[in-house]
Parts: sequence; structure tokens; C-alpha cells
Amino acid sequence: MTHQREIILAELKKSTDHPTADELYERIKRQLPRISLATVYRNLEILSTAGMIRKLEISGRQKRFDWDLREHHHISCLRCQRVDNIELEVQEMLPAQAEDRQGYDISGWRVEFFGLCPKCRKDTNNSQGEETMACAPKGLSDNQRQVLEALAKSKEACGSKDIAAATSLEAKQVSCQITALKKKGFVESPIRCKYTITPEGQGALGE
Amino acid sequence: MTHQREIILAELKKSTDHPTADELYERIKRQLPRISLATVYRNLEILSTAGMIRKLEISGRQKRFDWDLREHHHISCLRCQRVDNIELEVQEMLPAQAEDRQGYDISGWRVEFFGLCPKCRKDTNNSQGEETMACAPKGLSDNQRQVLEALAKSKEACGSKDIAAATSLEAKQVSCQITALKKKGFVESPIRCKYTITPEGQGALGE
DNA sequence: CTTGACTCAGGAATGATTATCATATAGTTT
DNA sequence: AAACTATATGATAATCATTCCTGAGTCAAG
Repeated sequence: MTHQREIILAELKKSTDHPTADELYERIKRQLPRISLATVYRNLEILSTAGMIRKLEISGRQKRFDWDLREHHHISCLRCQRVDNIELEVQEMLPAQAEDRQGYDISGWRVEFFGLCPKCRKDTNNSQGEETMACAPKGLSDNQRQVLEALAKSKEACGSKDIAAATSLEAKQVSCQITALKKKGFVESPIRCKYTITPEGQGALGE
Repeated sequence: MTHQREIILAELKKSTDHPTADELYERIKRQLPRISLATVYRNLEILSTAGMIRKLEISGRQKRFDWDLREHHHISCLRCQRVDNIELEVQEMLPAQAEDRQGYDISGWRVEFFGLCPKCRKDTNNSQGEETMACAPKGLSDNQRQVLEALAKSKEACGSKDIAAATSLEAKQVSCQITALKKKGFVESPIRCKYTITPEGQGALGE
């Protein structure tokens, strides 16, 4: 039990959420500014194989960690990835049902619920468009920026040929970028084959 | 519904396991040799958001895909990552229990079991050592090879200082490599602070 | 006071997935 | 059918999370 390992465990026990390795890393850096992310990963792995903490493999790519070893299950938000605890009473029935099935030697089980957490639920009700907004990536490639700048200069909606003339790009490439920009919500098409920049697109250019 | 998307869906429906994207890619290449892995990923994503297939986020890093939309749950092997179906009768009781908890708007749930599949279970019984053997990576870095070669030349067990003399490495570096080599099973320590190469280490050198 | 066991920080490497973009294909509208 | 747009694909680069590698530091036992 090294110093860093103690800090990592203490920091995890302080947390009421179920932090990911890098979230924990950010919090620990305040106490141990020189600690490395690899050390956090290594010690979380050691602690979980030693059975001192639990590793949760839910809700997307990043694994989350839980200091609470008592038997309980989780509910996670599909929008913001938040994870909360949830208690169930039917737990005992589950392993019995599955026993001796398929010839597996069953060593564990888990129940997971997912849906929208109260906060995300409220956000959805207030504004429908926001969910696509929040999810769309904000970065712009060079080509996308060129197209967007050309659109910003034009007062009226223009076709991809006009844009191609205004930039160094070919018409084909322009159409390709427009599709990507539409998906990000930076461009819209008031008439078929004519495009304008959206307020969000303006904002993206300014950054 | 494009041709490749049809093929991908058909190939998935043919499979009784729950393949990963790259497993599916390997199978599909037989029919469409020019298809790209990105297309497989893209279409699996499209099909699953369209609700035509299910994306499983269980058992480690790689996501798996399931053509069977009927309500069922899974059991996965901790050793070989294999995933099988499992039927439960208590399903209906679960969502009722969790309803209105934590203010979440629950849209789904799943139950997962894990353990050892029949095959891995048998392998464990037959030979205890095999699991560590099978897991250890076989590659050698330059420094590791140097140390191992020096040990191979020596008839008797020798300390890290002897090895340092025989190679261009410092004593500290040698000790570091020895630790790594011991973990791989290429070196053992008959007496404290004295090391010899193992038959596995000889084999690794020969490759 | 050596010697080796153990751990760390930092960076490189890896594996899985996603984004980009030029090209190919499939639709629409005139 | 021509002219054009819209969408999908294949190849590849980029990204993200995680793990591996290595030289250096620390500590305890001999």
C-alpha cells in the first residue's frame, strides 16, 4: 500500500458519483501534482483485482470505479453518462434461475438500467433541438472552415457551385463538406440545393 | 438499404455467436473482398440506431452485435470473451421495481451473467499453469534480449552485476529487465539474487 | 552501505472506434 | 436522358482509452 495508492483509494471513497480513471486523475492531481495517469490506471486495476474496489463496465467506453462493495446495481444516463446506484429486491432469485445453464460456471451477475437522469430529462422538455446541438462535435477541418467562411460572406442562400467559385475547392468537395456541416448544425438549406450559414455556424467560425 | 448493408445484416443473422465488428469484417470479406472495416462499423451503427440489430456493450473492450431483437439477456466468459444467450423469467418484475426511482426516465435494462464457459472451465481443470502462460506476452525488447542472451551463455546462475558486465547496460537497468523477464517466465531465481534462464526463455531467444 | 525488490512518472505503443475526404453510386429535377 | 445533388463507400488518418516499457527513485534486508 503505497502513498499514491492510499490517496487514490481515499479520493474514490470521497466521491458519491462513479468516476472514470481520468476524472479521478484530475481530482488527485490537486494533492499529487506529479502523479501520472498511468499510475492511476495501474492502481485502480490492482485495487479492483484485490477486491478492494469494483470496476464497472457500463455506459460507453470509459470504465468507472465504485468503492462500495455491497451488492447493488446501477442506473446510467444515456445522455450525460452519469451513473447512480439502484437497489433491487429480486437479486437473490437471479443466480438461481441461471444456475447450471449452458454449462457455465457462473461467478457473478449484474443488472443495469438506463434512461435519462432528472437533469437531462428536464433539458429535453425545455428545448427539443438542444440534444442534437449538444452532441454535435464542434471542430472544423480546413475545408469545412473555407466553405463556412464563403457562406458567411454571402448575404443570400447560394448553391455549391457558387461556393466552389469563391473557394479553391471543387464543386464535388464542396457538396461533401456541406453534408458534414449540415450534420453539425452549422449550415441549413432554406431551399433545395441552396444553403445558408446558421447562427451556430457563425459561432463556430468565431472561435 | 445498400448492397453492403444487406450483406452485413445477412452475415450477422447467420451467426449464432455475437460477433465483434472485426470478426464480422473477416467473414464478410469472403463475399465482398473490397469492403472496408469502416463500412462495417458505419453500417452496424446505422442498423443499431435504426433498431434493426442490438449493440451489446459487455465483456471488455470490443462491442458485440446481436441480430435477435427479442427480449433476452447474456452470459459471457471471463476468459475467452465468448457471449451466449440466457433466458430469464423474472424479467417483468425488474422494471416495476425500479420505476420512479431516482427520478430517472427508464428506457431499458439488462441483466448480464459472467463466469467460465464450459470449454475454459475444462482447460482450467486440466492445467493450472496454462493460464498464466497463455496470457504472458512473448515479445522481447532489445535490452531484454541482451540480458537473456548473457544469461544463456552463462552455465551457472549469476547476479545482475555479472550481467551488467557482460552487456552494455547498467546494473539498475539489468534489474529492471530481469523483473520483466521473470514476469514473462523467461527467467527464474534458484537462489536469491541469482538468476538463470528457463527453457521458455531459451525458446523465446530462438524465435 | 550494498544489493535487489518494488514502485513511479512519463512517454511510447496498442487496440478499438470514428472522422475525413476523394471517388463511386444512386436519386431528383428539369 | 442530362445535369445535377445527395449519399455511401474505401482508404487512411485521427482520436480516445488503456496498457506497456524503461530509467530513476525509494526502501528494506543482508
